[in-house]
Amino acid sequence: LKTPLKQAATSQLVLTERQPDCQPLTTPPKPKETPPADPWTPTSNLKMLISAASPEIRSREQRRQLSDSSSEVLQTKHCLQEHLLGDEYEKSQPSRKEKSLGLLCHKFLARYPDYPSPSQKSYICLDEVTEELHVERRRIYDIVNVLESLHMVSRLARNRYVWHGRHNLPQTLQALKKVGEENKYIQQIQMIKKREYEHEFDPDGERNEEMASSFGSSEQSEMSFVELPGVEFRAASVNGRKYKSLRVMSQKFVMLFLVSTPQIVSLEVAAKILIGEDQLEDLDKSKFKTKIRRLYDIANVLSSLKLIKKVHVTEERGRKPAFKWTGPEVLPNTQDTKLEATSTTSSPPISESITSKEQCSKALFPSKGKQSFTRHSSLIKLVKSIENDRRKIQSAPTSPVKISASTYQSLPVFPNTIAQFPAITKHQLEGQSKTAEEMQMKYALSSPEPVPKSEPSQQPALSQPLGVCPASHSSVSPVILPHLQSGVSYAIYLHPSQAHTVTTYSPGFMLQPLPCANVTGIKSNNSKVLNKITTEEGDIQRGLDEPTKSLAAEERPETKSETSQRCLKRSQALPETNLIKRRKSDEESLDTSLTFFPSGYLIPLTHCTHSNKAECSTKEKAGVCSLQHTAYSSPITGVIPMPASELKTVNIPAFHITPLNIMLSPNSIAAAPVLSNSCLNSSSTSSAPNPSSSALNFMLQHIGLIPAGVQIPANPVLQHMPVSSQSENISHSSGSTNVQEGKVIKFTFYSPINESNCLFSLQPSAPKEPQEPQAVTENFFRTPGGPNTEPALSANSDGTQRTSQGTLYIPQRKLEVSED
DNA sequence: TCCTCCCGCCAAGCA
DNA sequence: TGCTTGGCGGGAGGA
Repeated sequence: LKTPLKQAATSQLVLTERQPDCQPLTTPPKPKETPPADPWTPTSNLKMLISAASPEIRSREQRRQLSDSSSEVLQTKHCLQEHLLGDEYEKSQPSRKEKSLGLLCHKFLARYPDYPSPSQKSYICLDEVTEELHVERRRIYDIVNVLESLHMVSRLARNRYVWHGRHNLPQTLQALKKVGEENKYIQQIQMIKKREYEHEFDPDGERNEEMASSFGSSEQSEMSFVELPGVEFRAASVNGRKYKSLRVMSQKFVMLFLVSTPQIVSLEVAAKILIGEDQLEDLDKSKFKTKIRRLYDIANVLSSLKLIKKVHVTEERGRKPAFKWTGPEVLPNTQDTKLEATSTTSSPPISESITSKEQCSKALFPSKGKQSFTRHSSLIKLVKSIENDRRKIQSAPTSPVKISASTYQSLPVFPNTIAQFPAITKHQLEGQSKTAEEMQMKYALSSPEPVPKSEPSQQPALSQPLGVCPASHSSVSPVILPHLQSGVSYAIYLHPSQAHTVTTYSPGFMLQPLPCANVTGIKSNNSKVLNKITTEEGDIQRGLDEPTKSLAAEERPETKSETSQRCLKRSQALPETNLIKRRKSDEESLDTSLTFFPSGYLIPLTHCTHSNKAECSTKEKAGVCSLQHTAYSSPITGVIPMPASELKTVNIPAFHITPLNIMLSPNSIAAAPVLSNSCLNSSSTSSAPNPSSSALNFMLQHIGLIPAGVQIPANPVLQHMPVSSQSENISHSSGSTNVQEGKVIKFTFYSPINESNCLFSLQPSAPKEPQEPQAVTENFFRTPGGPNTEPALSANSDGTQRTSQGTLYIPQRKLEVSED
């Protein structure tokens, strides 16, 4: 055995095969498939060294090995090498590329039809595959794991899988997109890019330590696996490792594409998100590197599936490897697709008649393992608890009710930590992450906000109720999250290791992890936050029975206010040194606004739709913590003095808006390439009938509060109108162009948007510094007069402020995408 | 030099 | 206890 030598010619052939311009790749010719004669042995390295040291020895060794291997190859029906000598033999050796996972995946996929007949299942025997493809078993696992994440295969038994093909792919992608949207990956990407940008001003790394201490390691909390009904997940090890599984990584990676616009994701960003918190990048580079390695593995398989394609994104900070989604477009969540895939899959389809909780559970946890039973049991227990609490709250008056901390003490679901908030705060400030995270969870559970009025016949896209996942009381704490929009509900299971982390998410809820680090600016917030937690909880519960009217949203007035102030301060003209410092300071505060995302075991319960109460058992419904239509006079919204603005009319205060996330840096804008087509279209002309709506949607989509395909009219009645999310938003940018293959494309965002309803109109809520809104506008938005033109602020009729020009300009950004 | 990712060790856990 | 599964990171090929 010798070191595999370069095979330029064959490699090129293989490369050609791997880039077939979407032509189906055929199995490589047999000569190129010739495997190494021998498996690597423990002495192979020594042989390699000897071989490398002396060409003569190498040549002799080659011949000898060739002879030796020939017999084995013959035994294994691979005898080509037997007739090869010297260079020929060298050429026969597969190059590194020929052994790539992507090519191997091609071979693997070539064995099975894309759309197998549902009547006859295709089974995958790993032994056979490894033998026929002449690869290590380990490599097959890599492929199978990624395919499993897409539900193209499912594990049947030991050493045995079922091939589903692409039947499940549409449903899987839709589910992943939905989860990705709910996870606010767009925001995460924005945040990461913003930090990258700001890191240029703070290269000393000190900030990272602070962030790391603030967030701690929450990689585990990031892990979840999205299942489809009928496609069982039977990993060999159903605990522990599952949460770090390549499957989960693969799913999240795909999610990033599905929620991004354009659908290009750089490896770096993906790795950071997969790690959990990007602040760890510099502290643990090995972890980052490992993540990158895995992403390459995943990307290779996804590329073989023609779901993604490698490109390079060139930004100011350099050229980065990235991948572009080339798979099927995933339409906005619609209910009509939820069972489409399963109806054709070879796996047991979920009958729509299966709607009871028990049936859901059976379908989701068919295995006999302890885990399944435990989860099921705790699921019931949890929803019972929530149901009890919900019943209590529903019996209360419908007006906003301030729920005291003692209320929580009576909830078995919520340990008494609510009542211990002062202590928690103290611990939090002392860096006691566990307690802090517990409180984060509480806060996450208590952040609903109202939709004042909405069409009952409609199902607002924003009204996806929140599931509550306090996991500290049991090993696994499941909750069903109904999703009206798609009719797909999810059960989230918290892994025991995640119990201490903030894990809950709902589209309308911006979870606000309360930092445990000694961040100065946060201290003053905590008490207020705690107050708000206690007052908002009732809103969560009260909205249980009116989820379709709910607008999942959250407001954090204090944070918003302070953030706004910081934003304003930051935008003021300052000496550069001060600016940098301020950036650091701002970042701390911004970090505290970072959204955390769901963890655990996320399972869509497609057949348990929220709208069908008869089908969903009461207990299940109890697990739904939806939102309440809190009046504006609620103590929550009252925290921030808001003018009778248009924003208020459309319930903007319901959202926790962190405009800094979007506006602070040009990079963040580039990081949020979802330049809403509706926004840009309508805003590009002054005759747009409702620029406020456009701007509002633009911002809401940017911050992930609404999906890209949803629009909210800025009229008092909150509605949503799904629009195509597949519009090429880039093309709406001036001077932009769609990404083309094989070229370096530049597209520039210099997009005017009308500001009349823009989010920073909220800034006047900072009464102490009335002059600052001006600075904000100046800093983050450019008027047509030029980057330094100072727009004059004027009051709208509704009390909000806007620039005199009425038009905002996003700072110009460049993003180049090239494909290799 | 950096990117890419193959390779196989070895631990977890299943049968 | 052997085998399956898969996390993980060293390190080599390639650009």
